[in-house]
Amino acid sequence: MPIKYGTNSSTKAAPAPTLRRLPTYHRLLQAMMEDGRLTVSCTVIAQALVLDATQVRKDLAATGIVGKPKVGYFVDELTRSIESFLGWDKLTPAVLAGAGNMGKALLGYDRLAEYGLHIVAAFDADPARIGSPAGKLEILSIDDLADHAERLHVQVGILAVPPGAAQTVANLMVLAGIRAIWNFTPVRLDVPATIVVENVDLTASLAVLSNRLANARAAAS
Amino acid sequence: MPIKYGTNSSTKAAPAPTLRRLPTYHRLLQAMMEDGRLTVSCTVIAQALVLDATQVRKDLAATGIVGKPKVGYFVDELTRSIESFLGWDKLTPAVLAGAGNMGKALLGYDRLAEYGLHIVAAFDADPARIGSPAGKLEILSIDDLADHAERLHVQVGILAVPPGAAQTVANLMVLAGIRAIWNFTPVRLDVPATIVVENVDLTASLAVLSNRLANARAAAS
DNA sequence: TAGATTGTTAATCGATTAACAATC
DNA sequence: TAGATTGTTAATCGATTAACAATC
Repeated sequence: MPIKYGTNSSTKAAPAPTLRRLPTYHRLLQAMMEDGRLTVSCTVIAQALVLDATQVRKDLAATGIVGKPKVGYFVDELTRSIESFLGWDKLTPAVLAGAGNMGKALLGYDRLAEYGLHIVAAFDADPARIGSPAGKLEILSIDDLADHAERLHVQVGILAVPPGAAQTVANLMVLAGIRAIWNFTPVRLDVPATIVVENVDLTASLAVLSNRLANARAAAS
Repeated sequence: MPIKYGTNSSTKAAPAPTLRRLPTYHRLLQAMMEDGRLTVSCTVIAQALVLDATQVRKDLAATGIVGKPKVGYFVDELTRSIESFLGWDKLTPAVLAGAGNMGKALLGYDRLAEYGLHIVAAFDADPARIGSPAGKLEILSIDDLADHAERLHVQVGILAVPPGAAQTVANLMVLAGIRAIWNFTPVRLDVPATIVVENVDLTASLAVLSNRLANARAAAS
């Protein structure tokens, strides 16, 4: 049998639905680890999360892990496999633009580091905010974003500015060498195809909620 | 030709991807309205948002609107159609559980009312927070949530508590007659099938971002 | 009228789910 | 060994995209 070299690291594109489920598995595995559980099968995971066992198996396989027939996976090994696949085992520096409500919420969310993200600087355009503290950082002028991001080789930008400023600040980030934008504005950003954009669109989420609720009401009446 | 009675209101289930795109159309239409534009075609919308024209047409049709061949849609009519379909034209009261970083961000986000949501009360378990102001509201004890929600016939609950408390507070909401939960925790809630749950999972979003960035880096090197 | 655009049916694509051989 | 579980290939399902007749 020829030796197969596994691609364990995060070098393979996985479908977005799979990627979005991985943190849920990770959370379950952590709870199991605390319970002292050593191994786990896809069937058990699927039952706990109300998912299809085959889907779980394919999701886990995407991280590069190989299971043992009749046994399943070792909980600790699987946990590490997910963490390494998602890059949660090493800190990625990020800059935050927009220190409003959402920006401050992200700055105060210490657990972000558990997910591999470390906000190293925060910027805002409002003179009233510049210079004031936010979390452990001092808010800097948005004019200094490019300089800082470039100098520190930051590759991730968090966009939490008002919608009207979203595209302008995104352009700024791209110019500064940012490679990925975590976009908390509802604006569809127009950036080069090489830039990764992940949208956290509350209006989109709310649209789904509203429609589903209206439907449930209609079905009940 | 038989008369067809349109189902304009939000009584029909639409696919989630369609629902998630509707706010983007709405935003574009608002900008067009400000520019004084009267009509618009799917082709124009599709080009502006880098989408497929047929997809736009189907999305818009889901809201119940009927267009005119050669003309397209009237911008104001289309705007109203989306708003009515998403329920953005009438205020839905909601209660917020958890007045931490994320909870406070939502409380301070006045524009939520533009999307039909109105937070009428905020609750927390931390005695240090109870009684203090948050936005225009005073934070109440989580023990009073069920009472308030039930008395005011609130149907939407916003869950922004720590992960450890998520399931407990969700149970509380269900007992109080809440029909839909906007879940900002990464916890997969176990609730009756009749309850609508919409997850805003930052860890899921971050997982996609991390993987896509790692891939882009691998492709570039 | 001519032709742009809608509404709808058919084809494609990708993700989920089912089936099953390999394995410990 | 017997049987639970993995890994993988095939079938299904739903959303996207293409094709095209109807219409103003």
